[in-house]
Amino acid sequence: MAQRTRADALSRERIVEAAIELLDANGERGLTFRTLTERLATGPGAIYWHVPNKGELLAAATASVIGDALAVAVTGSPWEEIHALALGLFDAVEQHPWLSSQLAVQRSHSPWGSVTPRIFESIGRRVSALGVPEATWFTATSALAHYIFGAAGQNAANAQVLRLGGTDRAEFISAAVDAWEGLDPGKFPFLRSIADQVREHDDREQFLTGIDLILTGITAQGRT
Amino acid sequence: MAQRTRADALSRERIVEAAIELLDANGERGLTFRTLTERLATGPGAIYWHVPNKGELLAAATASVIGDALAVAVTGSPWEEIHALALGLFDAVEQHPWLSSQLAVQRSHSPWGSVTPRIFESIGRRVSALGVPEATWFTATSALAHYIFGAAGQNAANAQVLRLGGTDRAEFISAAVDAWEGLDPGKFPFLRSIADQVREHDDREQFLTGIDLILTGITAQGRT
DNA sequence: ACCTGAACACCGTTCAAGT
DNA sequence: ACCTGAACACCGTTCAAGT
Repeated sequence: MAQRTRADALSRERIVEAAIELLDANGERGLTFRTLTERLATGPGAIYWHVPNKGELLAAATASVIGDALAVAVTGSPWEEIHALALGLFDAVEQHPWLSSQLAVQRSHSPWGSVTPRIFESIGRRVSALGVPEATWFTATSALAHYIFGAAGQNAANAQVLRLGGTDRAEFISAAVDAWEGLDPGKFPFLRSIADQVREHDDREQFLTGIDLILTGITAQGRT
Repeated sequence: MAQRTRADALSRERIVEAAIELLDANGERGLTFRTLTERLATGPGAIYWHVPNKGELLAAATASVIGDALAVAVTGSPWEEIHALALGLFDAVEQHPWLSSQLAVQRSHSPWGSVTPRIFESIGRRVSALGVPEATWFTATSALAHYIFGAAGQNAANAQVLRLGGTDRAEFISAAVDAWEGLDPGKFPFLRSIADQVREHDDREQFLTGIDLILTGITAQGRT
């Protein structure tokens, strides 16, 4: 076949874009070099000319989505801006559930690669604006970042199962809680005691309450 | 070859144990059915008779290691017990860095599978003993659990790179911080401002300070 | 410089056959 | 019931060849 014309020429960006679409549509397993070459109407060699390997492709997809989430303009008090940034990340991971495991994998290959520093920078700037002592900035920002990663990961996990499983949220939570209640009551008394709270909670609201818990701790500790 | 004698008979436990050893020694990529059959001196069919597939094997390995970490006896005030449990999980993930991505993957397949409930139960019991209103238990426990997952994941990522890369911690951190300082100073002012704190921090101590931040928030909020 | 597509090595999984 | 080992489908990656 002849070479591509300018209009449909391959580029790193077009490849990353197609990869994100495949990941969104079918999860992690949806992205293979077969599905990717099919969608881009090309061969594996063409992709390898633009991207060194699959790991880098996944890293680029992750960086792209996280970058977009952090790029939204936020204005308000530092506390409000932290809310907005955290919620942006939370929503991004919910819309792209493959981020859940991908963030872990990316970090395990290069922990201080591109994603972690960008999140630290965005959150940390607002932490420093809270008026707490400079000596606490790093630890405070770490705590927020870790919480955001952890909570977003759990939420993405839920979203992934809901998306691929076809059940709705209420059903899904009911089934999980019912499963606990079937567990040995002697072994899981706490889970049973919070069953009603789990049934009634709102994920985003709870996520923000967690942020507030940490911010309260940060500002309280800063005043000691 | 004849069937195995009783002494070296295969079992789900022996297979899981071997899998953990391979994962510890060579990371996620170190566990394949080839390496596993070789180590157990058997064929793939034998393993499939005891374990339904690789995903279940990884889930069992994860549950085993997390279960051990939560099984240690802890005594003290609720606050101290939360410290001990959190640190136990933190150390387990550091010793088995493959847990970092595995926890994310496991959760994304069945979010309320076996790991999350067990952690919730262990942490939650101590939260309920803190004397805060019952209505806050679920959110408080969630916040702690998410933070622990996130922080342990980051630490495992660091450990993985250190283990496979052969560099030592000081070198590794120096390189990361130097990389930031090479970044556009206009874009990463916060990272530059905390560079010294990063160089001097202790991972475990910082982790516990983060726990304290959240516990402070929990108890402060409980009193409102 | 950019792309094609056959080929390779490797992986998870299956299954007919053995004891 | 428990295990063997060849075979299969699939995947990431390479590379000689084309334009």
